[in-house]
Amino acid sequence: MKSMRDPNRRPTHPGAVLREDVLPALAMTQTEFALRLGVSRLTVSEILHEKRPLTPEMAARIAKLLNTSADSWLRMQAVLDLWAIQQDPKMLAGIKPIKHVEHAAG
Amino acid sequence: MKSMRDPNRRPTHPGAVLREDVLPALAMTQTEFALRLGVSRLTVSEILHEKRPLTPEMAARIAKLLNTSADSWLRMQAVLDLWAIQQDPKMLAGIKPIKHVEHAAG
DNA sequence: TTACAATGAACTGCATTGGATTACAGCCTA
DNA sequence: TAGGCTGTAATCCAATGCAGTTCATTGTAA
Repeated sequence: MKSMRDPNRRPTHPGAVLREDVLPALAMTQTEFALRLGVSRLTVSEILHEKRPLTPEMAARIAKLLNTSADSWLRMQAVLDLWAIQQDPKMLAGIKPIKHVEHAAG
Repeated sequence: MKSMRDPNRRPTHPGAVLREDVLPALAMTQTEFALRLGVSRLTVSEILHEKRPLTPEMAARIAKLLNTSADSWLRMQAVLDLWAIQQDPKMLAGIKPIKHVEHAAG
C-alpha cells in the first residue's frame, strides 16, 4: 500500500532534501550555494545537517534561487515543527479541548 | 468572478480569525481564552491585534483547545511570513535564479 | 607528496524575538 | 460605583538565527 510510513516518525527536514537531492543535482558546493543565497557558509551547513530550521526568509531565498515554490520548502519545516511539539507530552497537557465548536477554521 | 482578491494585499493574519470569528462564536473573553491555552493574557491580546506571529506552539495549543487542525492555523501564518518577505525588495535582490533546475522539490 | 578547496565543528558576538510580569488607564455593565 | 475586560507600555529573560572566525580533517588535482 502506498504511504504507509510510520506515523510517528520524524518528518523529513528540508535540509535533507537540499543535502541529498538538490545540491548533488546541481553539482554545487555548500560554499557556492551559500554565496548565491547571500548567507554565510555556516548557515547553509547547519541547515543541511538539520541543526537549524529552515526559516521563511531562507525558504524565500532558496525558492528564488531554484525557481521553486517557497511554500513547499516552508511546509516541510512546518510539519517538522508541529511534530516536534507533539513529541513533548508536557507541552499541550493542561489544555482541555472545548466541546462542539461551531465551525471555526479547520 | 471568484477569488479576485488583490494579489498584493496583505494576507489575513490568523489573529484576525480568532478575533472576528472564533472568540465571538465561543462567546469567550480573551482572558479566559488565554487561561485555557495556558499562556498569558498579553500573548493572546497581541496575537488578536496581529502584533505577533502565531507560532507553531501557539498553533498547536489553539488546535488542541478548539479541536481544529494546527496545520491550518500555521499555514495562515506562513502565507503571511512569505508575503512580508516579498514586500522588502532589498531582501531577495542579489539572488539570481539558476536556469533549468532538474526537478528539485517544486 | 604537496597544495588547495570543501567541509564539519566549535566558539564568540549580536540583534531579534516570543513570552511572562507588572502596572495603569479606559471602558462597560451589573 | 465597583468589578471585570481590554489595550498598551515597560521590563526582564531565554532562546534563536546569523555572521565571523578559527582549526582540523578530508578529498582531489597537480
